[in-house]
Amino acid sequence: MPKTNPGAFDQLFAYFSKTAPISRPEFEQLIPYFEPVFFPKYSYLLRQGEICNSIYFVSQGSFRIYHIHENGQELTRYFAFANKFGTNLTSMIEGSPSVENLQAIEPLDVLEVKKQVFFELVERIPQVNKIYLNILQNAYITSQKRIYDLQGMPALDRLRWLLEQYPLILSRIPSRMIASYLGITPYTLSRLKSEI
Amino acid sequence: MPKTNPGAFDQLFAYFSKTAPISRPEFEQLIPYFEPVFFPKYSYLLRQGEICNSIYFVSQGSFRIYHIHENGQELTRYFAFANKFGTNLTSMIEGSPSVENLQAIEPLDVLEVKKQVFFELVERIPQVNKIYLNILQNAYITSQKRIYDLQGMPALDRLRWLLEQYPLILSRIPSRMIASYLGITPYTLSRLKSEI
DNA sequence: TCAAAGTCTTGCTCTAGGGCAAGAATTGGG
DNA sequence: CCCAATTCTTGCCCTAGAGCAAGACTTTGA
Repeated sequence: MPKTNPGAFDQLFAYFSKTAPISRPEFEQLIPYFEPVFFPKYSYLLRQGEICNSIYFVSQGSFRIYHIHENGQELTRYFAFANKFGTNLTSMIEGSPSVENLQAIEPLDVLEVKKQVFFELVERIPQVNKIYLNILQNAYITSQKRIYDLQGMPALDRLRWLLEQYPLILSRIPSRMIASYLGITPYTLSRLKSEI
Repeated sequence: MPKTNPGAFDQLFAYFSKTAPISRPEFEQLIPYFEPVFFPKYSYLLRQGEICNSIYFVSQGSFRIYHIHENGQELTRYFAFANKFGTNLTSMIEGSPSVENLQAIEPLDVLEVKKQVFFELVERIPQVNKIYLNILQNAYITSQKRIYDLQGMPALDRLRWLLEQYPLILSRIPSRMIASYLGITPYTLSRLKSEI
């Protein structure tokens, strides 16, 4: 049984502090709803077709969200690194089968909140409501940026754009996944790397 | 002074009814916050660089949200038809300058709510809070669909995909704008039309 | 520690879609 | 109702990036 990251709740408290400030005692009340879970590298938090029943706060490591098209080609939409919430929002909101896979790409420590619990907290605790609004807003803004910044831009510029946002990404994450995020083939990515 | 669509508030009430049911008297209380406004064809609700100060409920006509890249090329991200809310969420949420233009593409009747008023209502009126959550969720889901369904798909399939969602769009809206939504040139769109 | 499996690079060829130009069709203002 | 100004179509050529194949380089696990 691998032991999970001990600082996780401090990180979560810090997250609250900057998004929806909360007193220590109030925060302590919430702790029982967040369960520390460890996922080995390349294991799945959720697979295509399943219904997403949890939301995750990453305390260490990273995971990605990706989809496999009918033609077999794979498209990565999001990388979740430390101190980010991540889930399949669409599936969680609609209760519909996920069209996405959530996969750990490094050994991953998360705090998991069950969907039903989470939505109860959203209703009951104003700070959690605010956190949820914030998650939705950021998810939205991120996906807008992705559309504008990637569509119509040549592949090299897209790579540069990604490196600006995640300078370490090329060393942490397999190229395949990066290529699938940028919407290019690994061949092309490999060629682009030599052009900085 | 063109007169605005008289059924607007009935449409808004219908929208509430299916998203966040509200009693007639409660609804009447909200009416003063929604101002009917008419925009002529091709006029702008908001231009790139301005801060978005309102959210709009379309009662008749349509508008689009688009962006102009540095290289001059234009990218349409969203078409808002009757009975949809539309705004530049990012600019409205962050108070940041809009990177998008909102432009009427047909003679347009909207109900306008000022941003500050809207956020007050979101705090104060549970049904409006729910509507707002719903707007964010849908905006998010729509933009996810756009990413998955458009990225990596050949242009003809993308066109078919669009026509499934908006069968009338080709007859209502100039091709230029549709091309810029699909991320292809008007030349290519023109050629594709002949292949159904 | 070494083999087997996966991943990355790189040469070559091929194709979807871009972009120009010129003509046809549509639209709208006077 | 007609002319001017857009917008749409289509022939042509061109380019970015796809895809295959073969070899190099890395990981993994027994």
